[in-house]
Parts: sequence; C-alpha cells; structure tokens
Amino acid sequence: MHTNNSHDPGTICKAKIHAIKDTMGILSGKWKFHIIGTLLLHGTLRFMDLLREIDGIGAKMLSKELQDMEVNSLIKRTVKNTKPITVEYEITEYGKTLSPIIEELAKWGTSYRESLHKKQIHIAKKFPL
Amino acid sequence: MHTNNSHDPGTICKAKIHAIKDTMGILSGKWKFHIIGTLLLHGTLRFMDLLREIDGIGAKMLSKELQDMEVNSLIKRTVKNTKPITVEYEITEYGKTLSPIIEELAKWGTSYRESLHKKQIHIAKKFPL
DNA sequence: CAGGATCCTTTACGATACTG
DNA sequence: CAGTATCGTAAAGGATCCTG
Repeated sequence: MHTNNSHDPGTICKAKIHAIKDTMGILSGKWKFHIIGTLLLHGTLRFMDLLREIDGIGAKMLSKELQDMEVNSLIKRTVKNTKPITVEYEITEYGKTLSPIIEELAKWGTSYRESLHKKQIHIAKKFPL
Repeated sequence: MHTNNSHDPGTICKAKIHAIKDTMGILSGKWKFHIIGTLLLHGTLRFMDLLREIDGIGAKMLSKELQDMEVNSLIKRTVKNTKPITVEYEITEYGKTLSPIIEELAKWGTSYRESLHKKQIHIAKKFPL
C-alpha cells in the first residue's frame, strides 16, 4: 500500500509547501509583485515610467528587480533605436500566468482595508497601511 | 464627468496596486507564506513542530514572524497549562481567508517546476530551486 | 533616457547561548 | 518546551555622481 508513497498525505503536503517556496524564491523581494502588477495593468512601460509609477522604489532596486525577472522570463526588455535610446519593459506570456496570484493579492488587500474601516481601527504600526 | 473620479481607470489602477502593497506589507518577510501554508495544511501545531516542519527557519525568525502574524489576527496563540508549558498555534478564521492566495502560489510553483522539466533545463542559479 | 559605480545607513536574517 | 538576548553577516535601500 505504501510502496508508492507519492500520493500519501505527507508527500502531498511537502510538495505543496515546496511549491510555495519555489514561487516565493522567484518572486522574492519587496517589489516584484508590485512591478508585475503595474506591468499587467499598464502594458508596456519605460524605465522612467516604472520609476514614477512604482511609489517608493529607487533606480538601483528597480534595475535589479527587472533583471531578475527578465532572467526568469517573466518580463521582456526591448531597446528602441531612438535618440537617446529608450527601453521598454513588458510582461511575457509566461509572466501573465502570475495574474491569478496578483488578483488574489489585490482582492485580499482590498478586503483587508475594508475590514479595518468597518472595525474603525485607527492606523497604527500594528496595522501597516 | 470627472467631478467624481473614483471610478476612472487611473484611480482603479492605483487602488489595485495599493491593495497589493497592503497585502505584501502584512505578509512581508521570507517565511510568512510558508508558515501560513504549513498551518493551513496541518491545523494546530506547537512551536517545536513548526520549527521542525518549516525547513531552514531558526527559532528567532519563527518567533518574530509568529508575533507579527498574531498582531494582525492571522493566527492564534494558546498557552496550555502543562508542565512544562506548551504553546499551540493555529490559523484564525480571518487567516483562512488567505488560502486562495496560498493555493495560487502553490499552483504556480508546481507548474513552474513542471515547465522546467519539460524544457529539460538544468538547475542553475538562473532558475532557483 | 537608461542605467552602472560608489559609498553609506539600515534592516533582515542566522547561529549560538541562555532562561523560566 | 518556548522562547529571549547577544552578536555578527548579508542584503536592502538611499544618495550622489558618472557614462553612452
């Protein structure tokens, strides 16, 4: 009965947890979900547009995060032959498969904020907004 | 037409991005999704169980992450009057509302790993597993 | 415009040791 | 058992200047 243990509950658990780790490994850092979300909503954007659009990020971090995500084929970087050069970033088809995650994150964040209002909780460190 | 701009596309975009930021603010750090996933799958667990179950985490980080999540009402901490004392952690009803996110993360991670196998990509820094 | 290089500060994280 | 205290490292983040 347990010669093949690939379907026992323990194994399924471990696999699921491992899958979460995989995802978070690729989307680690403070900004990746934010960047993906912005590109999903706006389509193609240039470096400076992203810098303006993503509140709080600096050029150094943006550059690094974009490189990480390009390496993992989540976004595409295109250099245009203008003067001076412009660079466009867009999400790939593969990157778009992240949108269910993004949608759930946005949904949860929205209802979280609503629940704070209902409970009339005042903003504090305890509830970071 | 734009006296009330709460429904124009720009505002909707900003709200969505902000919601993602809210969620990630609460679930920041390397371990929170991992802990939530583990508690969702196992139910109630003690401190030491979590320490064993969550591969790689140390006592300090686990303690800190659990406190963060308790403050935000995602988990419940119960001290049992045993000798020596034992402490049980479980997810709250509110914390369970995170499960759609966890499910999507697990789904994506699973298909990510499958896509690597299909493409016969060998594991490298480029594709962290 | 799109970034890389450099320097500096702060936060995140981890290992070890210790306490009720 | 369930943590806290202490220490040290690594990564995040910001500011400024520089280049093609």
